[in-house]
Amino acid sequence: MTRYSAAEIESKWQEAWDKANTFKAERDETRPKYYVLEMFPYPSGKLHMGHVRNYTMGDVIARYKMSTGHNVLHPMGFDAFGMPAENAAMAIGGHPKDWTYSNIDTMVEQMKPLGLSLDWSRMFATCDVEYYGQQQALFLDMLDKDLVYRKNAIVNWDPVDMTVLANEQVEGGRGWRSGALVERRELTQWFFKISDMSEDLLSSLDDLENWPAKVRLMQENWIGKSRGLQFGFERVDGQEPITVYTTRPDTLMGASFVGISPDHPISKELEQNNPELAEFLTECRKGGTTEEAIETAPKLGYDTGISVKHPLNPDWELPVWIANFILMDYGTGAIFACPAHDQRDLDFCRKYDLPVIETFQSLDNPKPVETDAFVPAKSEKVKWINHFADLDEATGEDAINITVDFAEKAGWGQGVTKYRLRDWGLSRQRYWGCPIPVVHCEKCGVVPEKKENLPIELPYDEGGKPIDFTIPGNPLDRHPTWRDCACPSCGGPGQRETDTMDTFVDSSWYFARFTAPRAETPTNMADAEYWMNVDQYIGGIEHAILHLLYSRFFARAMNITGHLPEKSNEPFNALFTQGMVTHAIYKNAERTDENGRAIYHYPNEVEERDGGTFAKETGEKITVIPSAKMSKSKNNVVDPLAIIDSYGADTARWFVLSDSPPERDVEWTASGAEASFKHLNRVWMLCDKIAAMNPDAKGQGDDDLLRETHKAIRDVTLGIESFGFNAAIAKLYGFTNILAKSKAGAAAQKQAIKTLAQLMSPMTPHLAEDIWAYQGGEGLVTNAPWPVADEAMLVEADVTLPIQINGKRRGEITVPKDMAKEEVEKLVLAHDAVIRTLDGAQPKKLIVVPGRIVNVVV
RNA sequence: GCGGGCGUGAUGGAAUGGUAGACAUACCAGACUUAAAAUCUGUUGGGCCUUGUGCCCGUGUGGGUUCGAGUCCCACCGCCCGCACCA
Repeated sequence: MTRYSAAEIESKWQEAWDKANTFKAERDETRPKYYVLEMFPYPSGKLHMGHVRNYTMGDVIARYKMSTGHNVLHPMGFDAFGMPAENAAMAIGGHPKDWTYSNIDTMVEQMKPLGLSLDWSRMFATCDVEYYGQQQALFLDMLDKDLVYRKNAIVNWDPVDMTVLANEQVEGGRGWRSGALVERRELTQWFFKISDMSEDLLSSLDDLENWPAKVRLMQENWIGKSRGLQFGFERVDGQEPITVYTTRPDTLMGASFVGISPDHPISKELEQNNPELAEFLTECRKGGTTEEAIETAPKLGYDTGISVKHPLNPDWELPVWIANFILMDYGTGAIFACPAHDQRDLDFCRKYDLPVIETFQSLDNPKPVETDAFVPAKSEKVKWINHFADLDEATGEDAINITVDFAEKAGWGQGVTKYRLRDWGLSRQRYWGCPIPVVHCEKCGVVPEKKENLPIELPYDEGGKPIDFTIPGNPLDRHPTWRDCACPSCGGPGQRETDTMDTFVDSSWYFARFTAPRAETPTNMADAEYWMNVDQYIGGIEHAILHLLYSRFFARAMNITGHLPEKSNEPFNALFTQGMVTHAIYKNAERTDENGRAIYHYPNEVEERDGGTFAKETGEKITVIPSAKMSKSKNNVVDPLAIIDSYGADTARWFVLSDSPPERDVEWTASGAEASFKHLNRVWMLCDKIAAMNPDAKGQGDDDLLRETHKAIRDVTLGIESFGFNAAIAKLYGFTNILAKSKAGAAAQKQAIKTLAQLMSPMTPHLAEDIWAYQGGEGLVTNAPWPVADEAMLVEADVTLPIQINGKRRGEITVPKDMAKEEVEKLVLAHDAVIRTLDGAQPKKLIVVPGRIVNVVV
């Protein structure tokens, strides 16, 4: 054996796995299946360390499950539609399709050296016509089952990407991708009826025990269920009542005015003959939706002159105001304001000189409301001043329920449940996406395409000429021939829908497609029945809402349309959200560039000396910002390929798993990577040393080594099963150190290093294969059954018990493991430290926890 | 504002209510070497002196439960994340 050469052994074993078809997944009803999936990447063209960490974690699980007798499905693909390809076409010319496929090729080439246990035969990209054609079929089936519909709606318009965005894709009033301020536009769009499933999507979260509580909570908040009272305010002029929704019906006696949204039908009607109002409404609608804009935006109001009657007292008239803070798309777009117990309403009433009526006060500290509204905590008891229904002692939830019941019995209102979740608008005015398979016909209206006409393929060019992506807008809209087609219903002239689907549609069912990636239908039920659900899904927390909520909706929709079994309504049995790979940023502390911007140095341009960090060339002082997200503009990106070149994939894999718990960020450090490499070298040398031992040589401590081996098996197994990869690796370090120092005989050491290779194989599979083969292991270590810790082996004959005096460690005794409690007590009382402390007295109490600890209370 | 999470050495981090700081980094010292690198060995929470198998303190702060608390409970401080004119 020579020096550890990662490059040599890694390609050697990758070829061996390929040749043996080790990772090809085939349906096999005789074995338990295990489906492990990492969120598939967007083909940006470059693999980054985050990918490496994500896929390595999945690989550890996949390889571990393989050795525990599971039939493992571990596929990989690409989420390949989307704006960056079109932006590249705009910026550097060329075609989004060419750009995308060339990136995919590059990334596959970059992924292969990692030695992942992927079934590459199942690979697909969502921009493959075979994939999006099936997506179109799925869309038609969903249309058939009323899960998709078209409506005119006020939508979020991204003026930079020139497309519509779903609510979920607007972050702080800006487009999630472009960062542009989103505008409001009224357009006819396609929508998925996700809001119909609000209750199921919410209540089913309770069963997702193996999802992070945080993600479940985020989804719960996003779906936003609230129970309240809906009722009408009679208009004094006798016109249609104004319906309002409130979650605080118990404050109805504190009503000050009725407020309606600027987009409310009444506002729109009044606007027609009132130029002053029209101007006010324009002002309201213009208002930015950024966080700052919202926080600083003044409360604007306009008195409509309409009066309504209080439902509990027809003589009590309230004015109707239009207020800029009332949203049309929540509740009914109309509210009653209770300024005494809502800060926003109070601000408004103070500004427009409207009355403030208290319904209750604090029990502990009763005082009239002045500039701060009194909003008690849910459980806080209050003193009622002004109320209806039987509220004497009631507070919070109880008060709400009592008043809802009261209104229902009296017949003027109903308790209703509302959800914040809106339907998912899927139309995008972009080229590089899945065409929506419908035709607009003058005679027949909107007609679904016939399934036999699928796939509706994206045109590559414009009648033989390249598409010009530099012209703003959607090239499909101006395409000379693609747009025109025959109506699938009457055969007359029609026009294709030129909108394409949101790329989140593509990623909402790819996990199902992986179970039968070449099927002639979206899925194949037999394969779906066998492989679904995903047993372990791994990805970033950034998808906690969008992707995961959409996928849960799609799984349900695919069950309704007969493409997935009902058990897959929740498609991901377990979810793990991994942290990022970060890296320090080296910022020049002495100067900026000519534009006043900070200068960031590459890691190799700085050095540490004299307790500080300095630029190598100029000696300038450097500010080190630890653990920051890797970013090209900050010059702190570590290229996985460079690491693989200098250390090998096993080192990169080992490093990204060590040190930090998987759910937390891990900081990439040169010293850490170096240390990982050194350790793998050490293991390699150890293997060499053990192989060179005289096979007949007897040693000392064979039993101890065997016991340590079984402890390592137990701890590493537990670590892998509980996503404690960092802990598992720490145990492997410990076990390696023990083995290196062991004086045991050749046979015992050989057995120990073979087990070490097995335990390391999920993390560093290439090195493990090489050691396994070198020590004469049978076949591939990848296929070898996982070692099992023998409980009997773990028990030592003697145990060392710490002796505590009043809870503080004061000494220890070593006793046979099954010594009787009374015997232990005698020995403890005879211990020097105990005798010294007791000084002849009797202890108050003597606690012996067998095998663990002894505590003497004096 | 609402909801959630986290505070442990110089650093990343270990600890089913039972010996706090595993494992690793960094630092320091030693061995090998002409020297350096590599490798190996050892030390490293703070303090005290009487240098011991010693004592005291120590997991953000203050209290509580317990024979025993980093871990459980209460309050506070600090940091991080998600949502947010949602009635």
